[in-house]
Amino acid sequence: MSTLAEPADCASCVSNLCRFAQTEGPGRPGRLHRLDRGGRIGACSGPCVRFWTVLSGTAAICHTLQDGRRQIASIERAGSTIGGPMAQDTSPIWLEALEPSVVCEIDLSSGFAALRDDPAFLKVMFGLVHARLEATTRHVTALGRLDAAERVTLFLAETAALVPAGEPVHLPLSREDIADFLGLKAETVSRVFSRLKKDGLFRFLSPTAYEVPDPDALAHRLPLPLPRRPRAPLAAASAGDGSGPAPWKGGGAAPQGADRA
Amino acid sequence: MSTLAEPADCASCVSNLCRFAQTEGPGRPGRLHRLDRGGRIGACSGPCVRFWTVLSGTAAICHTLQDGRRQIASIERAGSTIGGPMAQDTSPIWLEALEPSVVCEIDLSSGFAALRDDPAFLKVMFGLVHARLEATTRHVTALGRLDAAERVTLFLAETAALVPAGEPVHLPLSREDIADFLGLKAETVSRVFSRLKKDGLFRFLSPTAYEVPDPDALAHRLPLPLPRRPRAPLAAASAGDGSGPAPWKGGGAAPQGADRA
DNA sequence: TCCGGGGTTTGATCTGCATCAAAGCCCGTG
DNA sequence: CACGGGCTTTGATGCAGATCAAACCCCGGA
Repeated sequence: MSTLAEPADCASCVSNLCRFAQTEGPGRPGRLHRLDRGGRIGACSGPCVRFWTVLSGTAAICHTLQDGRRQIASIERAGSTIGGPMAQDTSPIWLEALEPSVVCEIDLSSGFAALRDDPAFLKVMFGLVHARLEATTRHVTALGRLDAAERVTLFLAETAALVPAGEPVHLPLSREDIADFLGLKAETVSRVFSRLKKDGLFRFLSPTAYEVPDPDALAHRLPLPLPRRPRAPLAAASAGDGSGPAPWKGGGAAPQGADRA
Repeated sequence: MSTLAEPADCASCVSNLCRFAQTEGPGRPGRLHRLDRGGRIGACSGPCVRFWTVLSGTAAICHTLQDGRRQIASIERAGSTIGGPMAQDTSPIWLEALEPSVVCEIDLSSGFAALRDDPAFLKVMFGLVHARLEATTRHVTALGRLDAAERVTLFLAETAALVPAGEPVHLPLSREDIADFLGLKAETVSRVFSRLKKDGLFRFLSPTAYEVPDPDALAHRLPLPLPRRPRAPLAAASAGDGSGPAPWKGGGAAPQGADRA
């Protein structure tokens, strides 16, 4: 377990999952990947029984076409766990580091049969996949119906919502990464940035950091309401043993809704 | 249970889920909604513990912005079950019938505490949400990186893949519905249809039915590989009690991958 | 049979974003 | 300090798809 406890505040995120992985243990369940920018973890072949947690840095779930067009399906920041689309080898999907990152891979492919029927584990997995589905569904709407300025504004607003209000926001993505996430081109992203800067919605401290001078004005411009708490720490993943309101959002794994009445 | 067994070949799809809903029963767990075209089932308020199964017809998970722009996140055909994005009241999401449809709503909000820890039930739910996530992720790539012709071609090919090869394909969506799904406008969809017809990729029997003269030529044009079996019947949802390969794709609920390997 | 309305097709035009291209900026290296 | 490469910004131009508009088709009703 000591190999997992690297960045202190992330350790708890994984530890809940690792506890399941350790109920019986031939070897250590977690394996660390240290990735430079652009480093990848591919999908596994065959029936895949793994998941990954981003311990530090920022990664993206990427998808490419034969001709090289790239689409980023989602952006994974420290603390987020992936056990979804990559769990198949049928499509050209991988996890790619957008800045130097550490990813913990947990392999359950052998010797963990007990997990298959562990309700607490299943609840955690359900919660993770469900949260990802909600985010991806929002993203579909953004890509299908918002213009470039709206997409970029929403992206910057959502990113800013991850840090305490007023604090400068670190943007670890290149313009091209942002473009690939938003279904645009890097030049367009840059142009929209300039426009938004001129409008005073964002103040750029550098190409990779900005502030939101007036959060209310920003919220007023958004075509879509911001989700409550886009990425709550899945802290008490196994603590709540059955007192949560929603049956299949088991004990605290429900990634949102905790702070709505 | 008799109220659920409406279209024969769909009954088995629901029945697996209904079995869980019936482990203890104050009232009947399933309630039928008969929807005309355009009819809606809204998201529920408060912590929502329901899911819906499309028994017949075609429905869509819809999302709108204040100004009326509509985006269809996914298209739900007979046999498909939704327990995901609508399970929150925070966003303007609803299920809308695209043609006259019957939807079975299963409410677990009270008296079904046992399900919360039922591994078989959790596995089914995980499988459903996971399958939806994979489809939605594919859709993100389509919306972000494919042009109009590619999106329409992919859509028609995926729809055709749902019926036996060679059979005429019924298209229960209006041009506008298709456009709202693909992030386009109805006129553009119509234009692309005309082009594809001229190219001989599809033969239109009517505005709502077509054939694929040469499936190989079609597959050759697709920018994205078709998923294996986009919508396998989740038949033996609880039969396989622990022999499946993947722990969290419990007994047969894994909606794809069964026919690989 | 005529009429009316919703969906579809097609045409003409406009525009937002991609594309191509050239500077500018930043930062690490010799 | 000069150099070089990658990223970013900005400009000029082109095109795919939106928009506006008209005609058409299919059906049901009077």
